Amino acid sequence: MIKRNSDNFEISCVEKDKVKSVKNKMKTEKFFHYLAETFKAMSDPTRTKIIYSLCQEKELCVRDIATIIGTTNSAISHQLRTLRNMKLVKYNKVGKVTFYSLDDIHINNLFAEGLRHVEEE
Amino acid sequence: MIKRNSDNFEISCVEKDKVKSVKNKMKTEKFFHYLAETFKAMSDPTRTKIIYSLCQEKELCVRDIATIIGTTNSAISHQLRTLRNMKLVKYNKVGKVTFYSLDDIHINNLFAEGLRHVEEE
DNA sequence: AAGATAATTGAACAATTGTTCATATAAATG
DNA sequence: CATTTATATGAACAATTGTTCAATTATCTT
Repeated sequence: MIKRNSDNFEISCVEKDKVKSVKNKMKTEKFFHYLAETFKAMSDPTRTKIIYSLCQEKELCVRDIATIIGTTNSAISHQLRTLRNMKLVKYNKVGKVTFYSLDDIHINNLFAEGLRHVEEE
Repeated sequence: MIKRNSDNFEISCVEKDKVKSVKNKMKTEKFFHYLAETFKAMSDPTRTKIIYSLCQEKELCVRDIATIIGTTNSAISHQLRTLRNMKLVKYNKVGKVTFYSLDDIHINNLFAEGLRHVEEE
């Protein structure tokens, strides 16, 4: 049972002004889900290796990514689909070979900021 | 059975130069794990809400975060532990109340870059 | 057309995750 | 000291995840 006051905030908060202020700036549920999904796309070691590789070389095919990282084509292909779904990478098919690259400069910036954080520890 | 040439690269790659070049710039396994963990810390909607809240108000206690987000203290406390373990937040205990804040300016930058990415779609 | 190659896909599996519930600790108050 | 309040924690649970394996699609070569 949660009691609420006239502003529809729970009575039982410690610093009412802060709570009210932050609540007013709150984004939608959908927004936070999408934001979390974006970070989640970068939250697996195999995927960080793929993104890192594509930061070094603009375009790489599936097999070369697998060779660089040292795992199977299948594992890489599955992960590339995840990255594709989240619009972190795009691809360009030439004959049998599919070349992948980072989708836009924002991805570079976001990833670079993560790199900086880890490197400057 | 993977055959290798004298440079210890798999023979079967499409663009040998690129593969060699990226391999030379490769970071350690540990590095990619830690990088992935950092992004993973931001990869859950509850945690993005917590971080967003702490971007708006420098310091918030557990109960107020729970009130803002609309979930239980316990759920928030568990998630704060995750964020603490990944050094994304720090805390300051005053009597019964624990105030949480973002650990350093890097976290702000990284999170802000994610926000920008999502907002500019 | 047949075979080889590059990539994708689906099913299955163990492993990990986030929440809830109950309980525990720790500090303030009566 | 007993109670209340604020937070933390452990166990348990369903849900999700990442890889492997086998099979499939699509394209090139002969």
